[in-house]
Formats: sequence, C-alpha cells, structure tokens
Amino acid sequence: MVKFDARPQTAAPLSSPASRAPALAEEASFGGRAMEVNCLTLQDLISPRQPRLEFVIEDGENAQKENIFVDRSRMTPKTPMRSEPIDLSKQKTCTPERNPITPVKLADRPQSEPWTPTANLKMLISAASPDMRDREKKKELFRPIENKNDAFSDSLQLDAVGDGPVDEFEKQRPSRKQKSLGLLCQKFLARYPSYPLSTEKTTISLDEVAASLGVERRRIYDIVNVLESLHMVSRVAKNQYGWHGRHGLQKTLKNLQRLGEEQKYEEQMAYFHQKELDLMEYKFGERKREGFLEQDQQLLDFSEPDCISASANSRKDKSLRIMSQKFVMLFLVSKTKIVTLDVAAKILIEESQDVADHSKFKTKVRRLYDIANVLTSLVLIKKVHVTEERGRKPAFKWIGPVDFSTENGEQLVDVSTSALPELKTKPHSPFQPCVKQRLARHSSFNVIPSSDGIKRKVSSEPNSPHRGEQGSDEYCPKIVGLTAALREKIDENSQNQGCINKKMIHSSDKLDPVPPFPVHPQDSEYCFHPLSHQVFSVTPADLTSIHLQNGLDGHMTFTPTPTASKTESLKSTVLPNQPLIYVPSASFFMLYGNFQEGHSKPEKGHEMLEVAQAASCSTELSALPLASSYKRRPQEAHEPVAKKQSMEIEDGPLSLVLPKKFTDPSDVASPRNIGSIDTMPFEAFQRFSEIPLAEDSPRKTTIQCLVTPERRKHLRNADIEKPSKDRENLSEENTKPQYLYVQSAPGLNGFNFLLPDHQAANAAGPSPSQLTSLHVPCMIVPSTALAPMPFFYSPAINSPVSSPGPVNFGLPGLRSSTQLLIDTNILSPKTSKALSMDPQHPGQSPVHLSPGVSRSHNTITPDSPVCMGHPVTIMKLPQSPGPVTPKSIRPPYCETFFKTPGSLGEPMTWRKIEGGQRNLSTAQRRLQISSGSTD
DNA sequence: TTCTCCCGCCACTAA
DNA sequence: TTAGTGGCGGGAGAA
Repeated sequence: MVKFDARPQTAAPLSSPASRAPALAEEASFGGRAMEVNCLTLQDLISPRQPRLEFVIEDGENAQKENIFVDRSRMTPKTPMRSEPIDLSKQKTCTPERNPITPVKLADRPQSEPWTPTANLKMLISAASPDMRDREKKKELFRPIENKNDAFSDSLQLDAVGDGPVDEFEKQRPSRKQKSLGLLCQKFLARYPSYPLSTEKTTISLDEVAASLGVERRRIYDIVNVLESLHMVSRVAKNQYGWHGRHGLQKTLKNLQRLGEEQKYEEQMAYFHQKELDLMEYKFGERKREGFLEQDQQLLDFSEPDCISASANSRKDKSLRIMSQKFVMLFLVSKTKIVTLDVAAKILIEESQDVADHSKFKTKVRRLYDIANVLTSLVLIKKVHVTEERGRKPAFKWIGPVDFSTENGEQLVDVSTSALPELKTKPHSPFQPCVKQRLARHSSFNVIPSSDGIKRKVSSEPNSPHRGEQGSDEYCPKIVGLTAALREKIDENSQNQGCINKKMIHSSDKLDPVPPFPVHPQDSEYCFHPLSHQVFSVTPADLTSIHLQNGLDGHMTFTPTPTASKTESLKSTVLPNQPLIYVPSASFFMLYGNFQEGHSKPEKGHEMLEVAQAASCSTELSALPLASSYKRRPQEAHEPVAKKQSMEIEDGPLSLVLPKKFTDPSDVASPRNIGSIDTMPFEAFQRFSEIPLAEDSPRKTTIQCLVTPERRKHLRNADIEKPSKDRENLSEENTKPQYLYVQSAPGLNGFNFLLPDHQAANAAGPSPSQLTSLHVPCMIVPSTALAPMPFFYSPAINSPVSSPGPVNFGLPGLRSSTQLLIDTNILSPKTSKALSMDPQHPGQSPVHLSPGVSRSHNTITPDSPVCMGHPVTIMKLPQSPGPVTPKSIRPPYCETFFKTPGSLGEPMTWRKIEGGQRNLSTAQRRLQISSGSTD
C-alpha cells in the first residue's frame, strides 16, 4: 500500500533512522505489490500549510499488525502479484480514489496537534465521502479475528460488508475483550500441552504463533515473558522458545515463594496496606531496603540467565519477567493470597527505585494487568475485588498451588488417588501438595497418614465427608454443595485419571457460578455464563443421589449426595427447586485432550481410551476402591480453558455416557462381574460424582436430577416408603440399560435430554440387540435458548413399532455437540427403589417396572414427536460391584464414559469396544468400555 | 469516573 | 546492519 505522507518539514522524525529504515524497506517491498492508495489526512484537509509531500509506503509490518484482514475482492489490485492482505487500518486516512494528498503517519504529527488516531480517523471519515466511511467500516469489520471461532468470523461478515448499516459494523467489530491479552494467552496455551512428554520438544516460533493467533508479535512477547518467568517456556533462539509446560511450575513457585519470604514481601504488603489506610506509621528501614535489593539480585539469578545482570532501575529490572515473578511472589507469601494491584505496583516501584509518580504507578499497573492476564489464563490467579475503607480495589487472588512442601518427603495424595497404587507417586502431579494445605484450611478435613504411608484426607465429620467448604472462600460465598476440598479431590483425581471429570448439568442461576477448581475467571471469553432463567427444577428428592454441578468454567462436578444416613447432612450441590442447567462445557472436550494432540501424541489424546482399555483388561483395577478408578492426567486438570475451548472448536463434540447397571440377572452374582473390569465405568463415574456407593448394592445407580415433576413425586413417595434396607434388595436387581440422553449445543444453544423412564417393552429382559437400541422412553428437552422447554417424548420404548436399531436424536438447527447418556439407573436409589418395588420383577431394574407403572410416570404423551437426527446406539455397559470401602457405602453409583460424536449432523453411533480395540477417527472418537457383554 | 489494557512507537539488544 | 525484544504510556473501551 502506498500513501503519501504529508509531513511538515518542521516535523522531526520520531523514529530513528535505524529503526525506520527496515520499516521503509518493508514498506517499499510491500508497496510494490500493493494497490496504490492515496491517503488523505485531516491534516491535509484542514491544513494548508503542508509544505511538501513526502512519499511514504505503508510497510508490510504494519499490514500485519493485529491481523488486519482485507476484503481483497473489493480492492482493485494494481498488480497481479498482490496477494497479501492490506491493512485497512492503515488506511484510516486513505481513500483509494484520492491520490494526491496524503496523510502523515499519526505518529509524525506534531505534538501540538490534538488529534488522536481515533479522533483523526473520525474526523476524516466525517469529512470524507461515504465511500471513505464505508471503507473505514470495512476496515473495522475485517479486523483480526484471531479466532476463527469468534463471533465475527468470516463469511458472514464478508457478506455483510457494504450491505449492512453502520451499526452492524460496529456490532461485528471485535470487542476489547475479544482482543484481550488474557484471551490471547488462552489461545496460546491451548496450542501446547500443559504437561508435555519429556521426550517431546516443543518449539515455539513467535512468528508462527503470532500469525496463527492473528496478532502482532509484540503481544506474544508479553505472554512468553510471563510464561518464561514461570519457566514454562525458555528462549532457545531468536524468535524461538521452548515449551516446558507446567512440569516445573511447582518448583518454580516454590522458589518464588521462598524468595518472596526472604524478600519480606509480606511485610512490604502490610506496610503499604497500612500506609494506605493511614492506620499506622510504618517504614522499612534502609537496611531492609537494601536487603530487598539484594534479594532482587537473588531473584534475578533464579529467574533467568539473561536477567542476572539486572540491576535496580535497569531496563531488565523492569522487565515483565521480573515483574511477573515478583508479582507471583506477592501472592505466595500473602496469607490471604490476595494482592491488590496498587500495593503490588507500589512495591514494584519501590524496588525499582522509580520515581513514584502517578505516571509510573499507572505504568506499573498496566504491566501488572498484563501479567495478571497471563496468570489468570494459567489458572493461577483470579480477579477479585477488595473492599477497603477507601473503596473497592482491583485485586487478584491466588488460586494456584499454595503449598509446595511435603512432609517427611511423603507425597500427599488424595485418598482416592491412593487407591491406585500406580498413581500414588505419580511424579507429575505438581499440584498434589497443594491439596494438603487446602484441605488443611477446611476444618472438615484432616490429613492423616495412612497405614501405607500415604497421607489421606478424611473427614473429621463422619456425617459430612465433603462438607466444610461452602462459604469458606470469601470470594466465592455462594458456592453450593461442592466443597473446595472435594473439588480439589476431584481435580486431583482427574489429574491422573483421564476422564469423566467432565460433568455437566449446571446447577442454577441462583448458584454462584464459582468454578469448582481453579479455572478461568468468569469473565473469560471461554467461560460460560450463568443463565438467567430457570431451566430445570430439581426437588430435594431428585438430588439425594447425585448432584451435578457445572461451574462456569465448564468443570462439571458431581457431588455426592447422601442417601445413606451417614451422608444425609451433606449439602446438596443443587439446591432444591433449583434449576439444573446443562452447560456445554469446553472442559468437556478435555476428556480426550486436544484432538490434534491426540493425533500427534496418541498417548495423550487417547488416554481415556487407554484408561478404559486398561479397565477392560486389568483386573487389578477392579479391586480398587470405586472412588478411585479413574484419574485424569494433570495436564488435563489444569488445562487452560482456552485449550478446552479450542478443542471444543477443533475437536467437535464429545459425548458422555453414563451407563447404568446393565447386567443380566444371572450375572448379578457372577464372580466375573463382581470386581471385574466392568466396574470401571461405574467407578469412574462414581469417583467423580462422589456418589455414595453402597457396598451391598453396587449395581444401584440413581440419578435424581432431570426427572419430571411427576416422576419426582413418585420417587419421593417411594423413597419415603422404602427403608434403606430395601436398597439392599436393589443390589440383586437387574437393570436394563436406560439412559439419560443429553445433547447440547455450545453456548447453551442446545439443551437436549433424554430422560430415561423405563423400559417397559423389554421389562422381561431385552436381548442384546434390543439393548443396543434406545429402547427407552425419553424426553428430549430441546434447548433453544432454554426458553420454555418443549418436550419431545420418544415413545420408542413403549411403542411396539420402535425399531431396535439406532434411534436418532437431534434437533433442527442445533449444532451437534456434547451428548450425554446417563443410564436411568443414575436415578436416585430412592427412585430406583420406588420403581423396583414391583415384586413381579425383582430382578429387574428399579426403573423397569411394569409398563403400566412406567406409563404412569410419563408426563409426556407418547404422541410427542421424536426428534430425529443423530442415531444413537446404546452400548451395553455392564457393571460390577465395587470394592468395599468406606466410601463405597453409598447406594447409588453410575458409570460414565465419553465419546466424541461426529460433526454436526453426522450420525453418532454408540458402540462398545471389544477388549482393547479402539475405534478412533478424526471425525469421531469414542471411549468404549468393554462390558463383557455384547451389543 | 474509574478500571482495564490495547496498541504501537521506538529504544535497546542480539545476531 | 538488521531483525528481534520489549519498555512504555497514550488513550479509549468497558464497567
């Protein structure tokens, strides 16, 4: 692009020749290919004193800035060679039709000129022709969309160019948030595994990343600098960084914590707090000040080799790396783990011996925001506000690991983790230690050494093994149900076990959408926001067996609901009558890890399958406590949301299957089933769902959410009538596969449920072929915007014409996404109990009562339309009784596994994998758990 | 208004 | 010399 630079002779060049020369070269080069555009600046329009015009060529570098995308079709290339996009942003003052005069670079304007780039642009637009305005709008429209998935991607906008009103352009322009460093960082992190294999050397090319993310390299520097401060990356060459991931994060943080303590940062923070509050006069002595400076050197030594020479007030001393480390140190040494920006800025200014003027303060705060964005993306901190006497102050709270020490060299592991011997000392579980301290913060938990030397968390309150967290976090006062400890437990487990941690079903809009684990801030672009309207009401009875909660971060957790007396005091994750909202979560797509990674690194991408396979092949696992069958690898647990999001985008939908007892009556007591690998799915689900699992009724699985009011009523009544003793009988009951089918579209655009009812048609015992089909009465709750929910009831189960083949589910207009199949047995034990009262079918699933009973529960008429779309083949998912553990004294449990459905519109087939067989495809990945039974 | 932080100039650094 | 880095602060969007 070429433009004329109307630069006053008197204007002194702002750029050094050295720095400007390359730019000019690029400009020339680029200009040779670019369409010539004449630019007219306001200055040109209003100032008659332009002494001369200087020919300047827009440089290609600028053309790349912030990924400007240009509608080439609307341009008139002057040379066929032109193939690169033109930065229309640089045409703010240009119009192709106007040649002669040209604007100056905004930076070249004399200081006296009040025009800001924006003001100048606006003025020019106003002064220019409609054509110019259109072009300006186009420029805005095609601004980088680093995200292919961003709202304003591609074609739609292209079509809109020139057609829509001005407002449309404004609407489609990426918001500030969309361009935020935090979001960019998330995208950046999504590109790399949190815990890369030691054998794999990931190199980061800044150019490549910048181009990929559609931003200028400058932005990438900000990210890598912070990451470098945490040793997550290291510079290996020019423009090249090596990716280390989180492997060394724990050590780094530990060092930072130590240094922070040595630096007396806590005192400094206290000092500034006190100073600010005018509560007392306190000053650090000069000696201490000097001590800080010495510590600085230590910090620099620790940080990076290229920082060691940093000295006070030097350029490097102010580098983002150093600032980042110091910032992190503040958190680590803080008892409250909360650091206000102003205090942090003041400390940094103090240390750098800068003149503590307002300008410096602002600059520091800006940098801290940059750092905080990256740290937030790393799920190490989260934004909070501190209310002080002087008002509300922005601050951040550390949500990352807080304790990096181990006692006597012992590795603290989660109780459930310990159940998996091979995972007890899993080396890369850097966040494990933090569990100890976190748990210690909760009175309901103690850390006690176990006989095997493994420290385990146990509840000091027998009746409330998971209680105690609610309200403990002053910034998350509304957390309902799940305790932090429990979340951490789940998180910990999920770090090493590869699955099922992705639960769905958001509690309600009344529930504080606080992420159960360290996750992205709620305002993250990748976070789902709570719905303002109720979607599904759940009665207390519905929640007694399983509580599902989904934080905004997409993490979904199942809270154990005490149906047994021992756990009755446990609070429900979902409050009575609270709506349950299924929130399609990006984290849901973390199950298999990054799809791309999965291909490039099968060991990671398919770990779930491996786990499942292991479960299918190993009998060792069967002897493990139910609550610890699955573990998710650390990288998954701490995978940035961005990664999840990107995976969601790239990988397509996944599905969760929560199969229920699905065994033949003869298999109930079968030794083969008991403690067999078949328990794996159940254990896995139970593990994460924390669903109490009764040792005497291992096959009981219940879910009390997502049932119709009528059904709930029945269930409640039945539950009341049934003593707990009856549950024991349930263990002898055979159930047929019934599922709760949930299909959803991202962003809550889809909300589909198949509510398992009963399988009356097969009450006598379905054949394998029958079982493979969705012979389950179900309700599909299409969620368009979750508005008044239309119910689509599938009469397939009861209908004699129902086909044994796959049943298609789908909703027009919905993009295929996550699907959840939950066996009806997930219904609360009470439910199961109630439904299993029929003495005529003692061996059948509680929900498989007589057809008549079943019908009585139907709230939707069989005449309701059945949405067709995705064929679903229900796989047979046998279960086996879980080991007898204290935690296993829980009535219900369910099993889950996931699969990735095909792309939208593609039929999804659920099928079982035999043995170690894997059936993976790019379009469709499945986690198939051998059940020992055939379809 | 204040909070946030994008944006890109341009000085510094390294190859 | 040139490209890579990244400090810095204006200024505007978001809250």
